[in-house]
Amino acid sequence: MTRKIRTKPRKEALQERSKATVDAILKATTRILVKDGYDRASTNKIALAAGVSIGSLYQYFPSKEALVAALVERHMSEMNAVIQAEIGRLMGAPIQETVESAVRLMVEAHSVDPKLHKVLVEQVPRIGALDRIEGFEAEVTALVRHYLESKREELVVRDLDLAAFVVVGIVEALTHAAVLGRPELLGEPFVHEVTSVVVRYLTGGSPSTNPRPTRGRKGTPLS
Amino acid sequence: MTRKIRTKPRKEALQERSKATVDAILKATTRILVKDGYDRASTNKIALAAGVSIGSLYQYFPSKEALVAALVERHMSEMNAVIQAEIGRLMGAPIQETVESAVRLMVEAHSVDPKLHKVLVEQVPRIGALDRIEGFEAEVTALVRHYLESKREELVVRDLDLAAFVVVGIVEALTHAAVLGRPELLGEPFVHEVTSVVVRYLTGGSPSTNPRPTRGRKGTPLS
DNA sequence: TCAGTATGCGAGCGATAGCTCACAAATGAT
DNA sequence: ATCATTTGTGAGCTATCGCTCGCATACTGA
Repeated sequence: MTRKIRTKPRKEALQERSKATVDAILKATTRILVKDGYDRASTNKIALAAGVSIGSLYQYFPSKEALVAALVERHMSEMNAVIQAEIGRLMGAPIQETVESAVRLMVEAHSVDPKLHKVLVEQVPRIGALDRIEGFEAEVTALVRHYLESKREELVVRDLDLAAFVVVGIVEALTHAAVLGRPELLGEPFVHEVTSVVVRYLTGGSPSTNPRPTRGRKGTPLS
Repeated sequence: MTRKIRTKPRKEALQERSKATVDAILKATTRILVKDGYDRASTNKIALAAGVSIGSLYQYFPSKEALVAALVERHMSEMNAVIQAEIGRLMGAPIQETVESAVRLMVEAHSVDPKLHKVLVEQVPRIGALDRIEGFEAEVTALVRHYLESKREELVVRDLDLAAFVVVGIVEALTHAAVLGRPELLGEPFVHEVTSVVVRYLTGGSPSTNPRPTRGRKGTPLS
């Protein structure tokens, strides 16, 4: 079922029409992956769906793993782009506002292609690309850690490393769970709720944080 | 990669020595699953590792999926046992203490067999057994929802469904991330930190919640 | 002792997976 | 028009998978 792993694509350069081929392959991979999951997504099926031959597929992606890794790469870049576009603006504002914007940003980033995101996270085995994801998380955590440092005096939390871990974990997990499992939960009430969790944790519950009442909803996260 | 799915084991009853066989198979499945992941864990390999023939394996488990499903079932039961054993005692105490105990309980439950837990969560495709997990989460959320209701007057959160979702999500995710990715983080400081997150969120930051200072640690969650 | 049943075995079947390679078509430079 | 290079093709190889089935062996009660 699983083969040897090559490391280099048979052809590196992409010129002219070949870009279209590569794009078709990646699009088809997304479709099949979302529809069938990693296991049942065979390279033959993907090539067929892309309207190219398997030969072509293997000219650009040396293995099934590499193919999926490329998808992961691309998807992470898109999420990253959403975040990097705004991140600079946030740092100056009061904590409450900064956190709120950051949460909103996270929700947006996760909403880029939720279905693909879901398969990628849930089904893709430990291919090398997983390191990419963990590296990304590490970067975000470091960034948060830095921010906390700069606001140290306004915070009641003492261990900033632990706090960064906790904050990133909370936002990631809740966003993730909501986007993937209960998309109807998303929206401003959700953003405010998560914001209030984080702000109260960091500041010990500043009085200005009293949340607007939110409408009734059912709650059941995934994992 | 994937075959038809049968529904009934070829033999139902387990008597005497056959229990040992079943046990060996499940133990081997755990080992191989942890070592190789779901894809590369072939039934032949598992039978070999268990020291039994594939024939025997298929006498007790009608398919690979059923085999893994049985593992999931068993693992969930063990986690459940840990929780059920203590859950009754918690409800009476003040919020702070109840939450703290619950968090500790969650950590313990996740520590039953972390490596197996990791594969099961990360790698096992949507086999029927996944419903089991989601059902479990739903139960827990309902329980929390109920508890929140009973403490309604002491809380500042208004939407209890949303709050239950948030609380369960937070505890699950942080415990999960810590157990799987940064086990060295676990311990009393971690429990206190998570507790304080939850309590401040629910109560708006009661003054008694000021945490003991925790020692320096690095923080980087997984997903 | 010996039939009858529960348990265990493993060669091998059909299916399908990932992937290769010899070749053909398209493209671009001259 | 010619040729070199890039790009595309798909029949088919090998490996391995999940799983079956006819048979051997161990155990049980009479």
